[in-house]
Amino acid sequence: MPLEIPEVVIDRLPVYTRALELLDRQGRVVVSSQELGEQLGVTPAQIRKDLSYFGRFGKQGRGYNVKRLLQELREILGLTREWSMLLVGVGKLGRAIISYDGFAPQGFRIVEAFDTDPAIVGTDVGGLVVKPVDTLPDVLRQRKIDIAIVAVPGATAQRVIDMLVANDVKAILNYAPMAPHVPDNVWVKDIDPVLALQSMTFYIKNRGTPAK
Amino acid sequence: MPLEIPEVVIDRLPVYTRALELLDRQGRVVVSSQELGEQLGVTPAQIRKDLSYFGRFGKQGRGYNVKRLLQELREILGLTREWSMLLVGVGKLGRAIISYDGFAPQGFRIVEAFDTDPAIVGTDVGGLVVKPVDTLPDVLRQRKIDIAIVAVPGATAQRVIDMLVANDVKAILNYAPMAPHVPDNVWVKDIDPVLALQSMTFYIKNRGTPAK
DNA sequence: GCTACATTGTGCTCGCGCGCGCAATCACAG
DNA sequence: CTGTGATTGCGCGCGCGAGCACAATGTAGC
Repeated sequence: MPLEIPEVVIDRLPVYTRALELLDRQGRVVVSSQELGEQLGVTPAQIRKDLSYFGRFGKQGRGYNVKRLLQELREILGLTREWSMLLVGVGKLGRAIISYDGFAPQGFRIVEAFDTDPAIVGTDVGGLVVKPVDTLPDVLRQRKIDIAIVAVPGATAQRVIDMLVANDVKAILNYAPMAPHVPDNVWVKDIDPVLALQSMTFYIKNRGTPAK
Repeated sequence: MPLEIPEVVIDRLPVYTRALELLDRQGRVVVSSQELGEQLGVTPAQIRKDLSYFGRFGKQGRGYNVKRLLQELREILGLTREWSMLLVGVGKLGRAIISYDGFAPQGFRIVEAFDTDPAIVGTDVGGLVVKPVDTLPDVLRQRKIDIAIVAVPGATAQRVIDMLVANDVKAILNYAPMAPHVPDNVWVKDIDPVLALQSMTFYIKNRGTPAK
């Protein structure tokens, strides 16, 4: 890996990966940056530049071998292994996350679930027995967890996040509607449909052309 | 509204709004860009710059009146009215979206739900009678819908989106794992936890400090 | 009313990421 | 084996957004 790679570049690699998976399933053998760009709404130059951070995967005059590039990107992103996750918050949102069938095919597995509500703790949700949040440190010490998913109300989310950080969790997928505070060596990605809606309303209200 | 406002700025306004709501609930009357920035992990200069696109809401030496700024931002974003949405795709994900209790408090209401599955069409889900997708054009003609939510499998999502666009939907919240193609005058926001996870794994794998 | 202090609003600079443009390189035809 | 056409990899310039720094301005204390 050369020097510093911009975060925006990393964020685009999974998008490329997904498009390549589709092409591969369709039986396509090679694809040009041109065509890939059209499918994704990205300029071909951008794709080539992004890929050039990691190596030279294409062939002049031909394009990229789909299977080859897909495999390379999988290795770069670390998608060749399984990732184990735990979930905190087994309310309606948490249950939806557990039963979401988009994670498993990509190697993301939820292996533990936690909640504070005594009525929920001990019950079976999607094959997982919900444990009390107090036992979170113990579990984190016992088994290897790569990523934590936070699906608790906004008011209690920071407390949960502090607890996760204190127990050496380094990656958090946050569904709580708040702005998490974490140290520099912890990665957080927020999933927040309400924020997305609230910025769209601005554009609907002031009917203009979006800045695409 | 002055000239062109960067999209990133618009995307930050809802974040400010949320923080102000919290402060208001806590009874705070004024807040400085300094303090607001600390709570959100943003520089004070950024906040002041962002707000300056829309007017002068602060007072030197004091800061911003919480209620006043909150109201201003609500008007700018269009959050003073109700927004009606329809949902396409009433599978597990769609049901979770219908029962998600984060939309209503912010004025976003799902008023119609559609699916293709004959086993689902006609049933009641969270107070909504699921209608067949074929009737989507009719419904869009009859009642005013501001935003469409897409929660169908990736393979069929583009067809649904084309249908929405053909019937004058101008804003789409897309949960399908794909890259939508829409004309320039339609706004799309993607909600995609898998993409978020797949970029996090890169950083976990190459343990370094995130580019914060 | 005057002074000391705090905080805004903004002109300006810096850095970064995007995309252009082209040379390098490969496939393939004849 | 040479010529043609296509596409990559990348150096470079441009534009835009982020943050600095300071003048402008309001507050509060005496």
